[in-house]
Amino acid sequence: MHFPEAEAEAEAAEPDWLCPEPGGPWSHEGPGSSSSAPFRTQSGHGKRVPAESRAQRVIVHTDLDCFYAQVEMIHNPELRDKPLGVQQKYLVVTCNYEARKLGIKKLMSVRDAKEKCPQLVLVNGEDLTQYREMSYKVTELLEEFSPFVERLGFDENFVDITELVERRLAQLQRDDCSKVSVSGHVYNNQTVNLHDVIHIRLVIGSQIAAEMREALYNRLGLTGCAGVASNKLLSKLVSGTFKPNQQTVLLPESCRDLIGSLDHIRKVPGIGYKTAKRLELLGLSSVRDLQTFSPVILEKELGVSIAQHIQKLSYGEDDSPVTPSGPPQSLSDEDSFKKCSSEVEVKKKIEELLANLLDRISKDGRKPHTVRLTIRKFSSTNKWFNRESRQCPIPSHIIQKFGTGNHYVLAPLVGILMKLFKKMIKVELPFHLTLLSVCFSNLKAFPSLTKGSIGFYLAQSSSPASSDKKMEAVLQDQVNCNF
DNA sequence: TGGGGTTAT
DNA sequence: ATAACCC
Repeated sequence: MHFPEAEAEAEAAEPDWLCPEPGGPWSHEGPGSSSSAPFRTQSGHGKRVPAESRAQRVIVHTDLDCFYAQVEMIHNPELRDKPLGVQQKYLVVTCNYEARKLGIKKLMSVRDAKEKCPQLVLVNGEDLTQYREMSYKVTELLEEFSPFVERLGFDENFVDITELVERRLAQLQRDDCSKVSVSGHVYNNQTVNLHDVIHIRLVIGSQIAAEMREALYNRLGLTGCAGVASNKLLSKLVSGTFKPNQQTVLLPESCRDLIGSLDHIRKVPGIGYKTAKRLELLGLSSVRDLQTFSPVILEKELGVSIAQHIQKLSYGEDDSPVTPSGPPQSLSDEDSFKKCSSEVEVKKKIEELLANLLDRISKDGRKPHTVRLTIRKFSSTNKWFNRESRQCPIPSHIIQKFGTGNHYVLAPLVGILMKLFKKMIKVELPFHLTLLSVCFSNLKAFPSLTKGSIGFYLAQSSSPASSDKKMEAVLQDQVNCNF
C-alpha cells in the first residue's frame, strides 16, 4: 500500500490550505471565548498560499534536555558535575544525565532513588517560577525565527518554519543546491538527494534547527534536541531519536520506518492511557494493528472523530496546524499533601495559593474573569482520577480592583473560593483532601484607552458610571455563581 | 505520581 | 464540569 503523505494531502479539500492560523482544530476559538491573547486575535483571516508550499510544511520540534535540572544547574553551577535530581514531594520528577548514568529515572520515588544512588543531590522543584520564566524565554527566542510557535508543556515547542525555508530556498536560487548540507542526523541514515526539492527543504530545516539550538545555548545556556519533519507528529517522534543534545531530520521515505519503530500504540502522541486501554480490549497493541484495523468498527468503538484521528496518526499523518500559543489561557497554583481535613486548614491553603496567583497575574498584566477551585478527595483506590472542581465568574467590582494591590482582592476571592469549596464538601461531615488547586482563567487584557482603540470605545460605552449597570453585572455574576 | 498546561464534549 | 490529552 502506498503511503499517503504529500500527494494525498495536496488533494484534500480541507481548510488546511489557509495558512497555519488561529482557528484550527487545536485552537478552538469560539466567538465568546474572548481570549485577549494578541497572537490569537491578531489577523482576521488566513491568507491563501499556493498549493505547493502548503503541501509540504517544515516543522521543528524542540525538546530541552532534562529541563528543570538544567535550570537548577544554571542557577548553581556547583551542581554541574554531580548527580542531580529535582524533587517534588516524594518524587524525583527529573534528573540530569549524571544521575541517569547511575540508574535514576524520571518520576522515580525519592526512596528508590536514594537507595539506588545515595550520593544523589536533590533540589526542591515544587515552585515552578524559575522554570516557567525560562520556558517563556525559550518560546520567545524561537518566535524570532517564526511567529508560529506552539508550546507543549514547559520544555517543548513546535515551530512552523515553512515560510523561512521558502525564503532561504529562493535566496539560494536554482543553480547551486549542491552547496547545502544537512545539519545533525538523518533518520535511518537515509541518503539525501539534493535534487529532490522536498529533501532540500528539510535539509534547510535542519540548518535552521541547528541555528535554534545554537541560539538556545549561546543566549540561554540550554541544550536540547530538535526534530525536523513535515508535520508535528513526525517532528516530535524524530526529535527523540538521538537523545541528549542532538537533532534529527526525517525524510519522507523513512516515515514508515519511524512510525513502525514504535513498539506500542501508547507511544503515539495523542493516544493516551485511556484509548490505549480501549484499543487493547479490541486486541490492538502495535501501530500496525491500528493501521490495518477496520475503520468502521473503530468508529463504533471510539466515535468517528477519535477513530479517524488516531488512525491517521498511526500512518504518521497529522494535518493539525502549529497554533501559536501566545500568553497562557489560564494560571493555576496547586499543592498536594497527605491530609487536609478542617475548614481552617483549607482556608489557609487557599490563601497561600491565591497570594501566589495574585503575584503572577499582576505581572501578567491581564485580569482573570473566572476563578476555579479544584480538590482531590482521599481514596486508596483510584488515586489520580478523583478530582472535582467548581468555578464561577469573578464579580466585576473585584475584577476592576485587580491592578490596585493584592489585598483588595485577596479577601473577597477567598470568600468566593470558600463558597465554591462548600459546594463540593459538606463541612459538617468529616472529609480528607489530598490536593487543592486554584485557577484563574478567562484572562482578558484590560482595555487600553488609546483614542481609536477598541478599549477606548468599550470604556466610552460602559464608564458613564451607571452604577445601575454595575449592579446588574454584579447580580448576574452572583446568579451565575448560585450564591 | 508532581505541578502544571490544553482542547473536546 | 468533566474527561481526555500533553509535559
